[in-house]
Amino acid sequence: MKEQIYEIENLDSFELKDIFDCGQCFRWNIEEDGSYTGVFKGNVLNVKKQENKITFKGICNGDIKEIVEDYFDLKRDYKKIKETLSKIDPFMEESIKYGSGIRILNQDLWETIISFIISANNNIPRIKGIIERLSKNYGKEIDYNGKKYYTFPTAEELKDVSVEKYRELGLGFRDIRLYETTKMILENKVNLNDLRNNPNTMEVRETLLTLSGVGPKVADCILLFSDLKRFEVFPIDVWVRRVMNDLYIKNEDETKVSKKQIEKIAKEKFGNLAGLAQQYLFYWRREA
DNA sequence: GCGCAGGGGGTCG
DNA sequence: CGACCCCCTGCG
Repeated sequence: MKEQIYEIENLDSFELKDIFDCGQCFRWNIEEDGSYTGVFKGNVLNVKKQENKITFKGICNGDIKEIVEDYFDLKRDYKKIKETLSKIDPFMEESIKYGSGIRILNQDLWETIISFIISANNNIPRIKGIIERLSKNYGKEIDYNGKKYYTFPTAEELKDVSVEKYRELGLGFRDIRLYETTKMILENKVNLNDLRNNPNTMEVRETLLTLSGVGPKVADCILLFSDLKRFEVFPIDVWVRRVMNDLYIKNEDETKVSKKQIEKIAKEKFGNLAGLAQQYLFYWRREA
């Protein structure tokens, strides 16, 4: 396949570091020139930002402009969303200032499910390593600029992979979860397109929870970070618990703060933009 | 430098 | 509510 290039100038709310380091994705890596290269939905893409110009180039299985607009959520008005959230309180305003270039990617649902199952009780360098090995072993190879890249394996491509093999790749105790979830999806016990077409987020969440290795936190991450794009969910991990307690709850022992309590505040304050608010707060608290 | 604890984007039983 | 695999990090 041939390389395609697409350029955009003066795009609001788009900073590479914010997008790729805010914790939503695992397959983007920084290059020496400050650009990032990643593999998604069968594409290999490099993104570079200089001044007010963003350059996308790579090997795409379609029109690069359409692929980029979809994946990077370019048709959503983040400026307006940020204005709305900033008015809620000074904390939100500050966190948004910090992560003002965040965009929530439209990641492939299947890949997001598997990636966040792997993320459980794990750290980011190791998660990335596992996903790379998984892709290298079972994905399709794509050559680009003299380097080899590997697509994230489809459920079909993982069909005959054994639990032992997953263990060899370093999955640890998540081996069986990956095996079982892949099986459930292949057997259509959970139909991914049905999830996409179901507007009832709580129903979709319930279905996701039936998958092995998917609990409340992972389910919410899938809802928010995949192409399901449900912005009303509020994934709660240690960092979010920390920042919510610091700002709004002020319990002496943050581990004693209940999820229910956090969810209630999130819903009251942020409503159907809770997921976005979570990202700004999470990124701000973890990095700043 | 190297060896060794500590702990990590939770989930499951 | 404790165990869970691996490995990454930090400290001695």
